[in-house]
Amino acid sequence: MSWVLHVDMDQFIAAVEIQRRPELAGMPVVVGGRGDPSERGVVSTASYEARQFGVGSGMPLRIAKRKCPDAVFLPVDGPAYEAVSETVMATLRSLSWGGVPVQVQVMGWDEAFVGPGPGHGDLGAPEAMAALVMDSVLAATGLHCSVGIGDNTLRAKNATDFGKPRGTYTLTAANWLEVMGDRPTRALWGIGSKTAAKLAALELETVAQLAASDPSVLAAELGPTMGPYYRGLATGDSAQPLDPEPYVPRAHGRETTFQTDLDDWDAIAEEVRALTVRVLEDIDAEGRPAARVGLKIRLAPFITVTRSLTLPAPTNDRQALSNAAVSLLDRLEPDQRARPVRLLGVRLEMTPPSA
DNA sequence: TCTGGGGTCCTAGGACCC
DNA sequence: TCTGGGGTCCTAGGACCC
Repeated sequence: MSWVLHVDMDQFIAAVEIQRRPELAGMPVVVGGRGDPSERGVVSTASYEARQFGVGSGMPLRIAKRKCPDAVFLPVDGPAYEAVSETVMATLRSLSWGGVPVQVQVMGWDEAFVGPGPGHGDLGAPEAMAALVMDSVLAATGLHCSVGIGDNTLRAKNATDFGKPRGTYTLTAANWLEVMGDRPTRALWGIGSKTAAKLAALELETVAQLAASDPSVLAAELGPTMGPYYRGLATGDSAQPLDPEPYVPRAHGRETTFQTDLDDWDAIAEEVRALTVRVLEDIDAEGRPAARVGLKIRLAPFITVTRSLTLPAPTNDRQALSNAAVSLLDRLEPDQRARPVRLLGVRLEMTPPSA
């Protein structure tokens, strides 16, 4: 058996905030948006105390305030979480497993896969390794994490939730269906609400039902690639190997939700230019020019439209990129231009790094 | 109830080429 | 007049994740 660990920080963003404001310990804390629950914005992370009131990630701040009026609301402070995240990942990379340096695949600010590098089989003792991970992260950051243990990345990832908080859980081919079989397909990593609804229409409600379903039916209904892939998620077999390659971003983007919808198209064009300049700062830091420009527009009450174009030649010229982004506004349908704008986003796709 | 901001990958149709 | 088969690129949109 070849083991992989999935490491996930407990209530990461809330934990970082509580750490620098110890008086908040034990209180319901909600981090999201600009920290003002009367504004448009959603919850990034709620502390465990706040979750007891039904507050969770992705929930509008207004609703969170209604569910938990006494919660402390804090603004999102990305750079602070980034700094702690780097300490966590550096700590993981410093570890050895059975005398062999581990490889780490970073999956976001607060989670990562940890495993042996290619060419190493079973390094054994995954429970002891998980304990070492939790102790090391706690010593380096003062923060707690949970660890999922699996015989592949998919099973390790799904195992983590059962270990939370501050614990571990193991999922392998041997206990996968026993543990996951009765859960809804939505519980699988990679199946969201839309796909779960499509599966339910085929009378596939649980992981066990999906795992036992006919791949040819899934291929016909959900696509030749995705259909069988979803079935593999349910059996626990559709796992990607741990990829330790450094993350290379393909694109950067910025978006803004307006507190009050915008209907002045000159002002909208100015916002697009401003967003383009902010994205340009990010891609200049990468050192690769932009090859494509994309625009995302959320119209009130709630539809999202995208437009994009490929540039004649890659560039990082501010004027050219701003003009290209603004030109995408002209591609909207007349009835779309008649509606107020709630969100604008600009995305620049970069040329691949030269080898 | 009313929905952030940062990303990734897949699909489908049309244009175009040989 | 009717029109194969293979391929690439572009665009818009959908779905998902943290």
